[in-house]
Amino acid sequence: MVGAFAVLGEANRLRILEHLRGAECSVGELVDRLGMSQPAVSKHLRVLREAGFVSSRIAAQQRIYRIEPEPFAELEHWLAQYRRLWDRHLDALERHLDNQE
Amino acid sequence: MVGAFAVLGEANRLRILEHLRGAECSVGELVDRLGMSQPAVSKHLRVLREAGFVSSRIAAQQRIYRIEPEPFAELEHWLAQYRRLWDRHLDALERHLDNQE
DNA sequence: CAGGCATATAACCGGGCAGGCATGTTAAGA
DNA sequence: TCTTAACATGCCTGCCCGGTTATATGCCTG
Repeated sequence: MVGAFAVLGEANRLRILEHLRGAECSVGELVDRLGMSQPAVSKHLRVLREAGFVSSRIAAQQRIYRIEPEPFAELEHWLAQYRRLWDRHLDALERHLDNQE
Repeated sequence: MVGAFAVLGEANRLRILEHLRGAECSVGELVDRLGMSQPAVSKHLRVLREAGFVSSRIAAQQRIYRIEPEPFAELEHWLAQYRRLWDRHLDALERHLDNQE
């Protein structure tokens, strides 16, 4: 679990995921849109791939990357353990707002 | 956002959060239960506090730490942007299982 | 007010990670 | 087959971050 967070704890990797969220994408497209060097992009993609966040498919000379859902589901599961906390928080907020009316 | 992930991308900080998930806790208790040095615990608590994950209250010579819900709510919100992905994934899984019956 | 807890902070050190540059690898096209 | 395109990988470097040790700060008790 900590590994997943460590992978996401890097700005450029988050940007890559956001770009892949809309549609799958080749490495070159990511290089152009993110304005970073190709080796840097490839390295981040490797990290994301080994953590399961993305997978790649070969199309001619290109590698098309896309998001894989499993790690996000695991994040969701981890977060669920803490959900009661902010549920209570929202409840308290609601009561506060209700009282103000 | 990336900051929150960076904060969670550290094993001992996750362990601290898990301990605080059950009940609020003093620094000394965390030191005992996690088996790490007191300065290390204090540093991690500082990082968690500055990121909003925990807050502290003074009780005599002790500082009692507890979890704050906001950052978790933000995580939830961030994750929601990707939820459609694994919703589709779960749908596909269901269809797969249905077909197997 | 002196002394002892509980905790924070400072200074330092070592490992790991992100970035850049150079090069390897595979596939398409002439 | 030679070249070029698209991408991966190795090596090096600088920086950040976590840990330890030592010290400061604040509070309670006698």
